[in-house]
Amino acid sequence: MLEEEYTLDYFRTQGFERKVCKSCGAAFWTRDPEQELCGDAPCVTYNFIGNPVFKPHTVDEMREAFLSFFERHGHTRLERYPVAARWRDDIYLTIASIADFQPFVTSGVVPPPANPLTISQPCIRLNDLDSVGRSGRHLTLFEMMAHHAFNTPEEQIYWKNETVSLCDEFIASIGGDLSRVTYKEHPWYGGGNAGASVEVLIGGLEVATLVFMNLGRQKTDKPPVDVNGVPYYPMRLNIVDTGYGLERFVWASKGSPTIYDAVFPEMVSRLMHSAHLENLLDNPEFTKIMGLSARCAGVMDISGTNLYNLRRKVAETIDVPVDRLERIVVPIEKVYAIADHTRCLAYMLGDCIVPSNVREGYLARLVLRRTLRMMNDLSMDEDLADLVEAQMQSVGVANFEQDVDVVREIVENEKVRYASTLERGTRIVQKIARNYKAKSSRVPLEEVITLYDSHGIPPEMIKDVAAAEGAVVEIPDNFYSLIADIHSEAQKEAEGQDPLAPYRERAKTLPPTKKLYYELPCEIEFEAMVLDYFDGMVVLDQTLFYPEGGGQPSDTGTLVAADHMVRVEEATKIGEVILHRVTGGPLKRGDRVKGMVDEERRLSLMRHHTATHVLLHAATKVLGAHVHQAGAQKGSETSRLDIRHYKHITPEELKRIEIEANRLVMANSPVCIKVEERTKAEQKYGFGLYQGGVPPGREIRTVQVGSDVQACAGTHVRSTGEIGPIKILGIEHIQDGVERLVFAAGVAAVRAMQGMEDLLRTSADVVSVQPDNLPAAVARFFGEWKDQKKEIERLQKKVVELEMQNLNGEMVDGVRVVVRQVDAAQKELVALATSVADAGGVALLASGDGNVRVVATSGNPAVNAADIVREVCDLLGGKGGGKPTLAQGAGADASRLGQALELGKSKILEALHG
RNA sequence: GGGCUCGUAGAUCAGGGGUAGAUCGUUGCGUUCGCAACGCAAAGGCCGCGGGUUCAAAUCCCGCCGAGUCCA
Repeated sequence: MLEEEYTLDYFRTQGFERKVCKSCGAAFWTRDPEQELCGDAPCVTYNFIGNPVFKPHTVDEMREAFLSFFERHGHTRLERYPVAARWRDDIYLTIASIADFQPFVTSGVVPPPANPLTISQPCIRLNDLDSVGRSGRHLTLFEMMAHHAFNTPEEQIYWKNETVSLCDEFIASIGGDLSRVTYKEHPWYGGGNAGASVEVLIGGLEVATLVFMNLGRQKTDKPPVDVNGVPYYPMRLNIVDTGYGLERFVWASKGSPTIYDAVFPEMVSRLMHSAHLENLLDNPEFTKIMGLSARCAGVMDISGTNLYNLRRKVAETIDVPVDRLERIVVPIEKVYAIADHTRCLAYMLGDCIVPSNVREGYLARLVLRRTLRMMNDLSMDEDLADLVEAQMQSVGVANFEQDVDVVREIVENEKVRYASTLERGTRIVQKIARNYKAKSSRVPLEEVITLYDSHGIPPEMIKDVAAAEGAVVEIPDNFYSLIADIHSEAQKEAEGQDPLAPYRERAKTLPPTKKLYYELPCEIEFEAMVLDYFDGMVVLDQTLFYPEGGGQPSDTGTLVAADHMVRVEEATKIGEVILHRVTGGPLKRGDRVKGMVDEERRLSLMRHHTATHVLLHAATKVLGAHVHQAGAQKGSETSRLDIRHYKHITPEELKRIEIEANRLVMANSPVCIKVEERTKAEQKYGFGLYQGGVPPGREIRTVQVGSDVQACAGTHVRSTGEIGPIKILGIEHIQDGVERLVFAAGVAAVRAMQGMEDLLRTSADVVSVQPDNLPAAVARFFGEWKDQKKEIERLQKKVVELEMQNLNGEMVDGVRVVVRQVDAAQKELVALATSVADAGGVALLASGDGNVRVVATSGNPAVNAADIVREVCDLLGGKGGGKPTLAQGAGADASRLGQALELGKSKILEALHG
């Protein structure tokens, strides 16, 4: 990017000089004529540790200092957004303050909620999870303090000069020495956008980044700019995107060894005590080590093998052996990580994320389990729920949507769950370890991968448990990247095809279809003109047919032209154009048609759609604030609603939800539909709006049912009373943290109840009792059935005993040989024959009612029962086989039974004499 | 959304085409003043459900249901 992008009037008039770093070659601006290095790692090490560069501030003080500073300078203060990015469908967690305004504000579709604005946005980034606690500076959750300005050609707020000037002034306002501040040039690109940017450095620490986002990959009529060999085009919107790391400011204001000491002083000391490390806090050697470690970590990336290098470097500097250093440092690093993770969890759970094995829920579980592991490593006598609650209290419970009690319950649940996973894991590992030990080979990597991938057992634990069993496990250093490789290979397929692709071009040329289904939701007939017809697709100037969307299926019906009628199978939306897929002949452009929507179906869909909103609201009321829609599919007979919840819904809860939903129906509240400006609606109703996904556009359609408001494009009844009864038909557990309610509304609900009644009645008829007595009767029958089964078994045993006495057979060379027809079940034949073989004899038994069943046993090594059975069955036109001691088979030809037994007998004798 | 693993006695699991097993727990008996421990014995199984292959399926194949887990 060009130098002139950074040559600001502000820099020139304020006595800055542009320099090039002697070490890395990067360009930077400074007021210090002596400065030769860019001020950033790795060229400069942290020099604020033990030597603060700002007046001391706590987290709350620093945040307030920032926000009120920018308020005083004409910015509107905004409340933070949730850490779960529910207004985005491309990311799970809020990763930057600008993420709050993507994609619609930054693309210019929607005006910003205020301009300019200031906010302190909690952000979660899990990319450097391994470094948290170790590097002294990494956090999973940090607050990005920011001021944003959105400039358009019509409205210029401010741009680079003012931004840098504000930054200077803010730093001065908290006691920073401006002569020590460096602005390092740093072209920025990411997420399809790019622009000039400066990193703000002080004391060797990067505390803020000021980005001037004015380029995009989207082609515009202006000439492109080359960024790293990729063309970017100037955008209409020029965005000031700043990010000030709240925690880093606090750290630099305190000069503590690590960021954790500065941000979580109480939590760190609490954890140190419970890990029995409290004596370290007053130990000067320890403080020196940690400060040094953070300083060294500041100049290097410590992921992977670099960690060892860091340890070596620190150990050398203070002159202690590496292993002694590790013994001191590793537990502290875990304490720091726990301090960080618990705050991250407080925000995740407090903002209503439900732990799960998918999506953001998985990320919450990941952090939670990591924390539990580290607590366990330190043998801490603290409860995770207490720690998370303490973090929520310290942030302020009013800042969270979720109840503290629910958060505690979720944490407890997860604890129990993880404990049982580990317990199960231990058993599996023990078993495998014993197997391989018995074979005196080491446990192969393949097994370790399965254990981790399929059972969630961490490799460290596999090693420990196996070692306790005396087995050796080989785990390579790059274990996790190996796993990643396996997964990336499986990833390749997918990429669903767009079935509408062939129609997109043509649809683009057509005018928007007028959506009568919104204007006249209760009409079923309309007149329209055919604008286009191709490949069985009709486009009209206006339509009542609702196109599939938002989980509501398309309407069906008919179109009547002057001379013929076609059937509308499906309507779909491409942009603002609605396509009707028809069968029954072509229509001509310009035809006037009369359309009729299938009324029953449409009405039922409308009832089910409004019922979905009602049910969601009822579920939230019964189960808690975290209940969000995870998906929904409406149908005309049954519909389903998937909700996020952290445990199974009990039958009692289900009944309460059902009753609550029907109460809302009976209240007969009007359903209010409005089109509102997105930003205003978000501010007014919160992000709970986006239950069914995030619709695009400047304006959104809001549907209010009682006190529940959602962004929704579907068709609804006019008031809840029109829904009729709502009946929950069943509950399914889709995945961890997601429960599916299957339900029916209106006539369909009545039909469903009638269906259940039929089921009950016909079942009761089968056992000839009143439906009331059905449970007792079934229990009795099942009990009796089991008793009788046992009785039969006992009697069969008796029969065998009796038959046994008739099985004398004949003695051949001291071996008893029994060849006989015994008409009994297979099982008895086996029992009888076995009794002969157990005494060293040979038996061949066959039963001849209908299909012939053959059993042979041999207690004599000379006779192979399987061979006998095979030959006998062959003669009978069947097959058979088994073990040398016991074989079974069958044949269809009962008339040859006698002959077959003769053959068998001669074979046995042959074998015995052989 | 994709991948993988697992469903057998109340619990934990073995068996992996040919008679359903072990350990713990339960019950009874013995030993004991009584308990624990021990000894002996017994009860307890739609081998998750439904199809298919086979002379024969707990076992192999397909589908479903349920549990767990890794990744995006």
